[in-house]
This record gives sequence, structure tokens and C-alpha cells, in this order.
Amino acid sequence: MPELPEVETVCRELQKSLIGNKFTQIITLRDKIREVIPDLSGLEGAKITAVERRAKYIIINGKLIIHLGMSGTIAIGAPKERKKHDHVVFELSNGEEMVFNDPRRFGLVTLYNDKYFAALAPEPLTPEFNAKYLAKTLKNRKTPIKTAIMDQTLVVGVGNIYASEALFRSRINPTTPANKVKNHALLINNIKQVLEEAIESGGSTLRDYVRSSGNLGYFQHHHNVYGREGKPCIVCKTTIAKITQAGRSSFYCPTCQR
DNA sequence: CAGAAGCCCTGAAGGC
DNA sequence: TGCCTTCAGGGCTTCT
Repeated sequence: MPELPEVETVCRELQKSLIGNKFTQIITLRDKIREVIPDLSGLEGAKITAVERRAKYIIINGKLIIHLGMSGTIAIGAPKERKKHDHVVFELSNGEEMVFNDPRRFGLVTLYNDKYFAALAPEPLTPEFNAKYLAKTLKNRKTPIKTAIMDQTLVVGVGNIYASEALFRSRINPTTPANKVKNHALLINNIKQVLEEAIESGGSTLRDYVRSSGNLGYFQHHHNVYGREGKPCIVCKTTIAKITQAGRSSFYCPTCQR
């Protein structure tokens, strides 16, 4: 499912494909996905000059907001037959089209509204997200550290997969109360590292994927603990455990992460 | 106010 | 083979 690295990679691909183009016609194929899809016709005709990412949101020309939810994909290419779960079609001035498809409809296609961004925490890949900030933010939180770093008001973009991976690298048990975590610098560095590595591998993986299918949004990474319950830890061979925290699966090594 | 739980939704996977 | 149940989860709302 798309987390920050996937969204960042999609965003970079969209910059290449969209900037300089215009949306000539925007066709909405369903009333609502996560939210009602508003009238997007006001976006037609303007030259596209900016494609940005904030948290897991994609922002086009400061006006159009796209969120991939957990099953959203964006395809750009020559017009083709509509597929199941195609929700919005953006026809482009170069004759291609950008299609938003999302089976589970957790995604979002809408107009800019500050309510999506007002409460968001710092971006993880900025200097603002540092050990001092983390220490301050975790100080009075008793919630498990895994739940805390997935909180978008603490840091944005870290989803279920990279939360587990960053904690594994930091040798921190996901159930540790947030205010008991000691090595903030280590955790900060590992969060940045797993995200940066994923962006790097995503770039090359996705380019191939786009070439063959035109789809943006999904690609596979190698994970050390995520999805590996019952398998041996890559460090110590202990069986990787799976638990549920705040309704989400967490994966960890009971030996390495104490 | 923090923290947990419920909800939205469909498709894949597993059980019988 | 095929039906049924369970699980997956981002982010919001509701509850305790």
C-alpha cells in the first residue's frame, strides 16, 4: 500500500508526465469514493505547472488533491477502455489521459482544502524531524511507539510497513510505551533511512513498471520483518512475531527488539 | 485530551 | 468446486 516513498515516486513520475500539459476534460465516473468527488471542471484548461507532495497527498497546481488511500493507482498513457474501479479520467492536452483507479475507494480526489493539511506533522525527511523534536513529542505519550510513529500529527508518511521496518532496525519493541523510548536519534535516523531507501529503489522499480503497464502506485520492496511472521529473523533466526496494535498488524523479532 | 475502537470498501486467501 | 468468513489498512469519526 502506498506510503510516503510510493507517493513520492508517483509524484515524481507525474511531474514528468503532467507539467506543461493541460487537463482538457475531466470525467468523473462515480459520485463518491472516500468523499464526494466535487465538480472538477474548474481545473480544465489551465497549464499544469506544479505537482507536489505533502504527507501522502499529491497536490496539482495547488488546487487538485489526490490521495491513493491503500489501493489507489494512477495510470497515464494513451486512452484505453475503462476498467473496473476507474473513478476519474483526466484527459490531457497531449492526447493522453490520467486515470485514477481505486478498488477499495479509500482514496481521495478532490479540490484543495486546508482541512487536510492543518494538523499534519513535519515531513520525516526534513531537518525539522530530529531527535530533539521526537524526544519532546514522545515525552508524555504512553501509547505504543509503533502506534505513535504512525500518527500523522507526530510525523507524516510513515505507514504500517515502514513503522515496523524502522523499529526493527532500531531494535525497539513495537509495544514499548512511546515515553520509554530512549535512543531518539537512532529511531529518527532509521525512519529516514528506510524511507530514503524505499524512494531510491522505488524510482528504478517504478520506471520499469510504468513502461510496461502505465500504472503508478504499487511496487514491491524487500522487507526485513513486515509480512514475515513465522519466518526466521535475518539477524538472529528467531521466529518473527505478529501482533495487532490499534487495529494494525505489527511484525517484530522478539529477540532483537526488546 | 489521550487512546482505543469502529467505519468505509473490495478482493484475496483460507476454511469447510 | 464453491460458498462463506476473515483479513488487509489510511484516515476520519465516535466513544470512553
